[in-house]
This record gives sequence, C-alpha cells and structure tokens, in this order.
Amino acid sequence: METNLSERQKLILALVIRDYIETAQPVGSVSLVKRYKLDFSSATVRNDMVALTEMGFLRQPHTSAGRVPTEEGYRYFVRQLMGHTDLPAPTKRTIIHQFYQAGADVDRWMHLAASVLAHQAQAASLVTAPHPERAIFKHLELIGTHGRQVLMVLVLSGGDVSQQMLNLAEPVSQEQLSAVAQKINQNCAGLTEAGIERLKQPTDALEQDILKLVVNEMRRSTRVVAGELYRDGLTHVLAEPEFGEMELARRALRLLEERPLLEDLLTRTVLASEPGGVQVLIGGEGTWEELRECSVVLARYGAPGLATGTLGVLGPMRMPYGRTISTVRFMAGLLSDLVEDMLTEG
Amino acid sequence: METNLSERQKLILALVIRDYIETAQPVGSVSLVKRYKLDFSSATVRNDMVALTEMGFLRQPHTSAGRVPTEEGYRYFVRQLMGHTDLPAPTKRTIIHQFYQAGADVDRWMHLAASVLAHQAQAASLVTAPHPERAIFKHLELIGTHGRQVLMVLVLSGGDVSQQMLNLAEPVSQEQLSAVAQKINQNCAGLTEAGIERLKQPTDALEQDILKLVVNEMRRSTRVVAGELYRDGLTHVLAEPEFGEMELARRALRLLEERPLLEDLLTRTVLASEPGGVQVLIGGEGTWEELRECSVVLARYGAPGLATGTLGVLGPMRMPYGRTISTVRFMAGLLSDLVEDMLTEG
DNA sequence: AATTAGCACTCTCGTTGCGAGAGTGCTAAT
DNA sequence: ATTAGCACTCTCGCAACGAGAGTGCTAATT
Repeated sequence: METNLSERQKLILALVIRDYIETAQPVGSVSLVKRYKLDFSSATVRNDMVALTEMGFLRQPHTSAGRVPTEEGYRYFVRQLMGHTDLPAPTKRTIIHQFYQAGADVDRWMHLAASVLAHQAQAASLVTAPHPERAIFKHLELIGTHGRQVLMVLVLSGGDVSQQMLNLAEPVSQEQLSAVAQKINQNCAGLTEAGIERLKQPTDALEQDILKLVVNEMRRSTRVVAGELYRDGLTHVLAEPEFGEMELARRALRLLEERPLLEDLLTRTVLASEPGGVQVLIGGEGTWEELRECSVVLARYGAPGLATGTLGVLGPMRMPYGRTISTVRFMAGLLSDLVEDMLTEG
Repeated sequence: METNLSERQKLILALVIRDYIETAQPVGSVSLVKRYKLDFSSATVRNDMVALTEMGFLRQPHTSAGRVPTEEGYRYFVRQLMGHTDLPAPTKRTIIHQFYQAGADVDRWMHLAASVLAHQAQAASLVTAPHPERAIFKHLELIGTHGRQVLMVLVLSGGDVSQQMLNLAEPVSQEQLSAVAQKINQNCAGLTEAGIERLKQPTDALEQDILKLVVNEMRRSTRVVAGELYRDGLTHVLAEPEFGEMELARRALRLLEERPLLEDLLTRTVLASEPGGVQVLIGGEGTWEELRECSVVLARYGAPGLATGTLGVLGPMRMPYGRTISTVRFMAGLLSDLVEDMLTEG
C-alpha cells in the first residue's frame, strides 16, 4: 500500500474531505471539478480517486456512488493536509473576556469552558476540573453544625477543596474540633497521603477517624476523573445527519454519561500523552466500539505537577477538524493560564 | 363535551392507554377485544371509541387506523383511572440500602437519586440539591492558601456549604483572616441576608468586602435552581420510538441542558405546588412547546422550611405513569427523610 | 507518459401501482 | 343496548421503472 501522494492527489483528498464535511453527501468526480473549478478533468480526478481508494483513504458506499473519506483518510488529512489554523482574534478576545468576568471561581470556569467548547465546535463538550497528580495536604477545617454533625473542609495543593459531612458517635464541642484540626494541620502540612499514613498512630480516636477520612479523600482526588464532570452541547450531536439512526447517537452519548466508560477513554488517551498537545481520536481507532462514526478531540490543561484537568469535544467523524482543534487548543491554553495564575500568583 | 364515562368506557380507555404504552402502536377495536379477552364485541368497543374520540380522550392518526390517546386522555387516565400504585417492597429495600451505604454525602445522594430515577423509570432524570428557602448565616471560615488568595467557606442553615476563592488586593496573614472571620461569625450568626445588610457598616475594608460576598452567596443559594444539577439517563429517551424524528428528542433534551428553560419550568410548576405531592405534566400542557410528546413527573422533597429540592423524570408522553409516579413519590419521600435526618439529628 | 473525451454500465432514489391487512362506520338483526 | 355483517378507507410493503449521478475502461489527444 503506497502512501506517496502526488500533490494533485493531496489536493483532491483534501477537497473531498472538505466537501463531505460540508454536505454529508458522497462526493463524485464531476461535481468536485465543477464546484471547485479545477483545471483538470473529471476523468483525471477519477483516476486519482481509484488510487486514493486503493490506498485506503477513500471508499465508496456502494458501486457507482461518490467517494467518502475513510477513518484513515481523515487521519491523513488531520496529520498532513490540514495546516495549522487558529481561532480568529476577536473570538479569542470575546472568550477571554467572558472568563475574566467570571472571577476566580473554578466552578464557573468549568461551566463556561464546557459551554464555549460546545458552542464553538457545535459538538458535545466535556471538561474535568483540575486536580493535582499527587495530593499534598495543606489545610483542614472542622466545623460543627448540628449536634453530632461535623463539616470537614479539606484543602489540598492545587486549590483542590473538598467538603464532607460526617456524623460523630457523640457530640463534640467546637473547641475540641478546632483543637484536633489544629493538631492535624501542624502534623500533616505538606505531606502526601503516604506521608500521613506513616505518622505514628495518634492516641485520640477522633483524630484517627478524621485522618482516615483525609487520606481517603486525598486518594479520591487523584483519580483520573476526580471531581465533577462538566458537559454541554449534548444535543448538538443529535442534530448531525449521521445520527439519524439514533443507535449511534445513543452509544456516543452513553460514553459521556457513564463515568466508567469515560474514565477508560481518558485514561488510555490523554493521560498517556504529553500535556499541551491536542489529541484527535478518529472513529474510535478500532478500540472503542461506541465511537463508530465519532471523533473526539482532547487535551490536557493545567499547571503540570500542580494540577491538571482534561477537556475536549465529541462530534461526528465528519467534523470541521481545523476549527475544532484550534478551539480545543485555545481553551486548553487559556485554562492552563488561569489555573497557573490561580496557583502561583502571589 | 360530555365527560361522564360509563364503566365500560373507562375500561376501554384504560386498556387502550395501557396497550398503547406497551406497543407504541395505534390500537384497534378487534385487536383490543382479542388481546384482553373482553366479553363484549368489537363493534361495542367501536361505539365506545367514537364516544371517547368525541370527548377528546382518543384520536385517530388517520381515518381507519386504530386509536391513540390524546393528552386529555392521558390526563384523565392519570387522575381518575390509574389507581394508586406503589413500588414493590424489595425494590424499595434495595434502593434504601444503596443510600444507606452512601453515608452522609449529599453529593453522592444526588448522583444516586438521579441514577435510581433514571434506571427505575427508564427515562431522563433530574435532581436539584436541597437548599433553604431563606438563607440563614451559620458559619464562615477564611483560609489563606497561596499569597493573596483566600478560600472562603460559608455554611448556611440547611447544610448548604459553598466555597469560593478570592484574590485580595494585598497579602493578609492567617491570623488576620481568622480574626475577621470570627468577628463576622459573632455578628452574623442566625441572620438572614437582609439582617446582615442592616448591620452598621464595618470600618474594616476587608470585612466589608467579605460581607458583600457573603450576602451575594446567600442570595445565590436561594434561587430556584441554586446548586449543581444532577442529571442521568438522558440516553433513555433516545431509545423511545416516538423520538425517531430526532427533532423532538433534541428539544426535550435541550430543556434539561439549558438552565434558563429548566428554571422556568420548575418555577412555574413544582415551586407553586405543595411539597410532598407529585406533579404530572403531560404534553407540555399547551405551555411548553419543547415538551410536545413528552411528560414530566416532578416532586419537591426536603424538610419544609429548612431545605428543599426538586426531583423528577422526563420521558415520552407514552410512559408507564403508575410506575414512574410511584418511583418519583418514593424517591422524594426517601430524600426528604434523609435530608430531615441530616438537618435535625442531634 | 499523462491527461482527457466518450461511452456503456451500475446503483440509488423517488414515483407509481398494486394487493394484503387492519380498522372504521353504518345498518340491520338480535 | 348489543352485535353481526359488510362496504369502504387508509397504510404499508413490494415490485417495477425511469431519471440522475457516478464509475471504470478504452481510445484519442497533448
């Protein structure tokens, strides 16, 4: 299988893909030359098309229909043909402005990021909150509320804050709680979960219970998909003609709805990649059955070593990759800056 | 339009609806008598059917097709014909057990509730976190993290906890922060937002800023849809045959995805109703265009006066109302108990 | 040697024309 | 009041068919 394309073949492949992305219709040789006013004939196009078909970049839904890009075709296009595009500057400014207005509220950033991604890419979007790769204890607060109920607020490195309600066996005064918290704060500051576990066992039963919860929480916060999942634009994918058959659409959306599936996907892709880069998964790459006819564009963002998260979009394989990739890249960069500022600013 | 149905007409209406809910096919007189072994003839059924059609409870998709229930038909069915059903006891026990295992974690309750609703009703589910109708200040904590960054944790009555990161103009030591927090705690304990605003202006600029944020946060927490929204089972509605046309499905799911729409819906329905009761909205009731072909079953839950939330499911109009309503009723009751226990237990 | 015109062939898609099946509404008999 | 009988209607699935679009091949052209 030869993979040296002539310039003309590259052009034709690119045009076929561009046209198909627009129209969702198989594209034929005649309509192609007419539409793009090519200065060679349809027969020439046909010849190149058989070559491209033999190389696995195009296929025909049936004999004597136009050509449609294969997954391989899209991949070649994305890697070699597409050229580097960027979001228009005004769009960028608008987006930045929106984030600026949102203040320093991570939760709002996440919602906003999901919303912007969904809107810009006209696809379903997904954002996970930033969390540290290694959890480091920073601060603990114990606040009594009603009776035996206590609210535990745990601050970890990377700005991760988790709160948890717990019921004590017996009432404890706020003073006692504060004392325990202060003791833990002194002993544990700067430690990882492992470090905390290595501490000599405290004699105080309450302190011991709390420490156990703290360690648990620290473990939880370093899982791949640790916190809340932010999604948006799920209905966009329903608008695409390829999902007229519904079953495909259901499977794709299930992937975003069911945490285990999603966790698997993220673990095996973006987690294994260097941060900053944008990953493009086309058609499930043979591994994810539920992604047939879909593509996913993912990126990690955040401050490496401190806290990172993931973001991306899911859309039909027939998606405008240029725009989508540049959107994802830009958003990852923007969120990285924001997170970094938040964590390092003095 | 006469609305006095004979017993037989009620039976026929009920059977038509039951059959249609199962099969999604228009149901004819002959197949009805055959299927349910009725001891009167198809001609009799036909006569009653024209009556029911004239009364607006049934309609024919086209001449000489079977009958299909109208929205009015469903409403009559739900109000008069359906009888009170309840979830089977083993199912209940299983659900209760799951919640028991989840501990006292409200976030987990919400996820679980959405998941259970979606699964039991085979429809899209929605749960909002419980929040107080009137926010009452309980406790404030200020925790310095990096440099000028401060984490503000605010505890309100009803177990509402909100956290917010803020950037100060200049660095402030933890001691100062604690002092401000303690002062605010003393002054504001038990006050509503209005009460806090009536306090004489503090001289300390920092204190003043913090108080402004606190009041803001208290306002936010009393909005109809205050906190996070928990959704599940969105893909279930895609499986229903009536959404083969996609456009209907998109509109319905948009309702769950876009907060303003949802807020409007909840405001005008469940908010206006007495808590405890289950509300059934059939076919948008002429008000919500996006709910054509859909029904929504909603309920409020929580401890009245302390904290309440909303939960419900959205499915096709052709939904098993008995099961759905009992599920929603049960879940509302269960969550109410849990929330009440959490808030009042000593 | 590469490109192109010409042409026969293939396959889909929309339309049309039935016949079967299911259901209705009406009338007359029970 | 109910039912049997019957003519009528409307959908649905299937086959036939022509138009349209596209292909692949061959021979001519540059």
